[in-house]
Amino acid sequence: MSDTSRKVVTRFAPSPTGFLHIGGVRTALFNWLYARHFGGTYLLRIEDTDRERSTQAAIDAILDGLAWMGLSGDEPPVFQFSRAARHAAVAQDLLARGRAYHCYATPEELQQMRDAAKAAGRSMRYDGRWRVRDASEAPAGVKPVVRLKAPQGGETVVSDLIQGEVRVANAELDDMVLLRSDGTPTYMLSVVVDDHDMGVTHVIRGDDHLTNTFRQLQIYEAMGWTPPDFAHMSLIHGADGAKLSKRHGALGVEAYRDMGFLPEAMFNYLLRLGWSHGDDEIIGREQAIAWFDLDAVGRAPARFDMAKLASLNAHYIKEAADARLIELIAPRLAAALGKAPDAAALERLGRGLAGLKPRAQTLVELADKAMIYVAPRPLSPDAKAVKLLAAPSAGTHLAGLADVLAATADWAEPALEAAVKTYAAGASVKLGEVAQPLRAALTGRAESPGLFEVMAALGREESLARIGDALAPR
RNA sequence: GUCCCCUUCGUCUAGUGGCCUAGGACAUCGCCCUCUCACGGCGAUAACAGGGGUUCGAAUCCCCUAGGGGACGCCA
Repeated sequence: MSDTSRKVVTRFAPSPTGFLHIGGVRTALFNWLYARHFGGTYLLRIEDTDRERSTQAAIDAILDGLAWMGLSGDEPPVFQFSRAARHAAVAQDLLARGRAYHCYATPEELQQMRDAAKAAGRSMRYDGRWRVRDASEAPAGVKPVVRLKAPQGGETVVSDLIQGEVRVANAELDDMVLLRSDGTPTYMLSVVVDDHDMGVTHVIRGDDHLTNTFRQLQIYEAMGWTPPDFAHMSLIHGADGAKLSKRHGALGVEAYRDMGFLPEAMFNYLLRLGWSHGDDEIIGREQAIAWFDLDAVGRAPARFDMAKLASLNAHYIKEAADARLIELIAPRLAAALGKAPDAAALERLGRGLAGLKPRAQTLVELADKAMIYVAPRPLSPDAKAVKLLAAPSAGTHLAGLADVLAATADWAEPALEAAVKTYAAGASVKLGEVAQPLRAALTGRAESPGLFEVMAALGREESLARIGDALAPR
């Protein structure tokens, strides 16, 4: 389907009018993947021609977000606004060759056409009243726009790599504005000129651009340029099926990073949204590059599902290297402690991290659970732990365990387990009855990784001290 | 309203005429494991939007209806 004889060049072209949301990241991802799969180039273009709404903050957020996802462009980004002169020159060329014309219609006239179209049950179309009129008839004081002289009969066809062949009668399309009355180029013109000049071979973008494609094709035709292949991917919807809005997903990528998601989880999740490779679910970067192609991209819009993202994140947390995770949660730990954790605390965490990983779906949860290893003594038990420690037999058992454990020479899981179990048997109680108060004393919580694992990670001194703390009258 | 697109379990999807009494994953529920909470293992509930065709045979092809989405700017 795709013409792989030419080198593939894709691009991601966000407009910097807000944060980089999830749909944008997915578009970038598919462009990146397509280029990587075919050994091509993936470019970035910042569409900052709307001077009113474009901001540097948005540009930074987009670039940072892409970098976090590992989707930075292969070359420095092209800033569309800087190419305005070139865009205008193309419009002048079209004008000179009679493929475009000046239009002096006023906003009022346009509004009338809009109203008339609505009343007639049609979509708004400029009626082409200046297609043939001479500039000498122009009303005084009206600055003209430049419109493309679009074909009025026949139809325009897009052979979309995802949507298939989509056609529309040219009668449905009107003569689009190329240059505004102030001489600046419109989006429609800029995109075509930039994609052509940048050598883009595959335009992979959101579904919302599908109808723009017909008009853009007309510009390619008028310029005698070979259009790129197009692939329009369906948009992501919210959990309620409606357009993605804040509440369910339309957040900046940085918001997901702050919620404790790993970029590889995001990558895997977004990849599987609207694309599949049989029953495969866990797909890493290299595998994705090898497998990705547009023919497996679905046409139906997909809903954003935070729960699935979270489960993927849990998987990648389990797979992540300990050192990396500790580095990632370090800022959160410092915030919770009021200072960076000390060396001894980090050593305890290092020993206990393996037991924490399968218990966290996000880095936020991981950091919270890590507190059992880095929090300073005496611990501040949570409500459930307080209750366990207040149980009638808790003090007795803790005192007994303190003696038994202090006498345990080999501070390792098997020996600790044997010691505690022997104590429980001696006291004729179930293990759980002594384990829960012990857990509360050791971690300040009612839930934690396995007790003996925790004691081993904590170390003899810290463990006995924490039990002592719990025994001491407060 | 006009034009375009879409429609398999709650969600993401497999499926391209017979392999489908429709598979996987997430979520949900149950059981097992067990010192708690997780992880893990096993199992369960759960879908071809509806109606017509075509065909020996349809989730797969055609038509209609319904529902959903997108586009209709001198925004991008």
